[in-house]
Amino acid sequence: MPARKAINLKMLSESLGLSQTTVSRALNGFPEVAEKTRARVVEAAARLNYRPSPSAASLATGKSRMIGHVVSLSEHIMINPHFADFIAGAGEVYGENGYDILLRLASLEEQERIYRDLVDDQRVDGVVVHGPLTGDSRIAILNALGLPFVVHGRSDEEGADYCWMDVNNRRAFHRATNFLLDLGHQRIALINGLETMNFADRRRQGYEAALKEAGIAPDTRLMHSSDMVEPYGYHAMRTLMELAEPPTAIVVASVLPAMGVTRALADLGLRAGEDVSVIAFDDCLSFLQSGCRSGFGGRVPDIPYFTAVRSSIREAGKRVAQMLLDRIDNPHGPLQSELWEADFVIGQTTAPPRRR
Amino acid sequence: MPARKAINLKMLSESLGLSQTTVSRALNGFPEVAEKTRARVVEAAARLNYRPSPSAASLATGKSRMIGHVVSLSEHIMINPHFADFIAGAGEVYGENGYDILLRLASLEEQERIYRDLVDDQRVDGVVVHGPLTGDSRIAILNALGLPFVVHGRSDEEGADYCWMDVNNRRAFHRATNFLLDLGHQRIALINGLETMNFADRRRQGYEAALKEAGIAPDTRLMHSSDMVEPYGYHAMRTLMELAEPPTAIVVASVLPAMGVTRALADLGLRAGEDVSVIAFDDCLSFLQSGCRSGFGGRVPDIPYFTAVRSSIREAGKRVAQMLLDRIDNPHGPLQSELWEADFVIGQTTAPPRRR
DNA sequence: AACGAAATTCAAAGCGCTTTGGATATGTGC
DNA sequence: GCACATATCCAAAGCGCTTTGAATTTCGTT
Repeated sequence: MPARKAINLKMLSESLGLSQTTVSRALNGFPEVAEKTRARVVEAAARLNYRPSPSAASLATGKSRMIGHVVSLSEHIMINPHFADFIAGAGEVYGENGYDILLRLASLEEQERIYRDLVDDQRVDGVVVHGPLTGDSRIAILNALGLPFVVHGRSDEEGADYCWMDVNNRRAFHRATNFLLDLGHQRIALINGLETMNFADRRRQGYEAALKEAGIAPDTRLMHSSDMVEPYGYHAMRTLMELAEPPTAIVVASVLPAMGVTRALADLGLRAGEDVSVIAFDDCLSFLQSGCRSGFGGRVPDIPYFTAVRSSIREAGKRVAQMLLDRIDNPHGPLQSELWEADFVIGQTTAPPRRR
Repeated sequence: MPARKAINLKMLSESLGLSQTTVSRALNGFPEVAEKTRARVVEAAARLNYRPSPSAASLATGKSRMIGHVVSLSEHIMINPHFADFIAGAGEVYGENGYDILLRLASLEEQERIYRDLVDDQRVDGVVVHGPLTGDSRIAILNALGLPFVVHGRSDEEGADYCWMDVNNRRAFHRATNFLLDLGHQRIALINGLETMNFADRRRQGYEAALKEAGIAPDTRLMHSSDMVEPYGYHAMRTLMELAEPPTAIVVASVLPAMGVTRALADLGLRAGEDVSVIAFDDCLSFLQSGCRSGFGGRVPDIPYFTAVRSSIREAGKRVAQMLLDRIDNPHGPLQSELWEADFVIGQTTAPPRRR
């Protein structure tokens, strides 16, 4: 076991017969230190298990090597599994680069103050914005504060003055809807996320556009919008099936409500993919493993259950993290943005409409 | 809008005509400062929006006002929704007490080194241990390091030398199994979590004890153990139903695999609560809202879907956080521990066995 | 051999807070 | 009115790092 008691710069430099300046520069890769001495310093630092104190470094430089994730914790939306998977991806990248996550829970209203405090306190070197609304006020605030940030998703239509990474939600839902139309469905319902969220808004646009292109007028009775939890899917589906003319196909914003949909159908003695077609947006949530290898004894289901538009939120977390670190390294570079296309995978929950 | 540019102790004390010492003490509630001056100081601090620099304070005191959560990120177990809900509860308590969460992802093998580094770096004032194994090595390490910590769950049988908060998993599964026995079931399967995890081990003990008390020998063909994800429940259930004598009832370690169970049954044209009884352990995961009010238009389902043993993991997060903060305030006080009993709720998935 | 440039190294001044050991003002008992 | 205790307040020394400005070496040139 290496030496236990913590060692500091002073001790290390004394043991080397060098000044603190030189040792500090040697470790931080400054050019003005001879390679020979640098090697000596690095070796000694490793041998003595020297670790610079983060708070001292932070005090001296103003950098904290922390990334802030402030997630809203309102009555409805708890910290949710989508977020958990996102952070799993992001955390991986942070770890590889010596950054840590500072996690703070707060209602949306508090977030403005929190961002201010985070920069005043120099607690974080950057933040990622989760769940952007259409016209989200956080973006202007962060720009005004000059804190590096990346938005997971988008807030505005055009001329964005911020970094973002998003999935092409509009096209994904357009495509899903088209697929159902091609199968012959005419009454297609939408069980969407909360449409104050920008991503849900775009999804709806894609859905409506596809319908209109097929000459079908969107019917508000077929459209629901709420937090993407399982019981929402259940109740929305029950409601839809009570209509005089129930839908023959449904597009659902997440596998979570999609499971509720399945359960509702089962309660009615119906089956997804036989009586009603279902397409879900699949974020590749790890605990559902819908897209990935199943952990169960090597038995890999080749055909996924849900027909889905799919994009891994975990991969998105990785990419957003990388973009943020890039921006922190180069805060005045051009604003990056990235738009990913979702995959389309055919599962067991879609079929032509039942003949009546 | 209050003054923008950050203000520091020196400026604040000068503007008050007091020394930094006095101002610092006034703000930190030391007794040797006159009430009158304290009031002045507090007022000025608020007015000028003074916020002490965390890194400076941390450097001076060695305290960081951060709580470490290091969660394992192995191939199998991703950061999971159980963790997300736990952290939602804990984060609430931290926030109320001016603490922040430091989140770090790491494999179990790395965790020993990480704990060392965290104390060497003085990055956190305490940590919570997630997912304790039976005989978990992390506990001895943390004790040796002298870092305050609380275990969510337990690691050992008796004579624990650490703080913990756990649910009575053994009794919960004993009770669930008994309930099924009382309904007349004889072949009862167990779809358990990973039994290297201590909680899963205890659950199995409860299950087996109940069977034995009823004079039934546990049958390993009826017992599965793996990560608690949806497809696991699905495949385990399919496997069980292929047995010559399939079970008539199942106890499942989480609602996630329980949903997989339901889906498997549906595939077989069977229904939970009619053809096969299912009891799940319900952690009150927020995105399932199985126990809570449904957010869907006020339509509150009074009868939950799954019959379940239930204990809110979010509440557990709150409690563990509070226990940890208490311990940080009083590191040498007696070791606290707490054992919660799970609720038992009857839903729609249990019934007497089908007569054949 | 001497000189200016380039390459290294260093002493010391912060960064913004807490805390020790005094100093000063206030109050007490006789 | 004086010695002493008590209540307030303060100057200065860290905490461990980075960074400025200067000092010292080293080296190629003429």
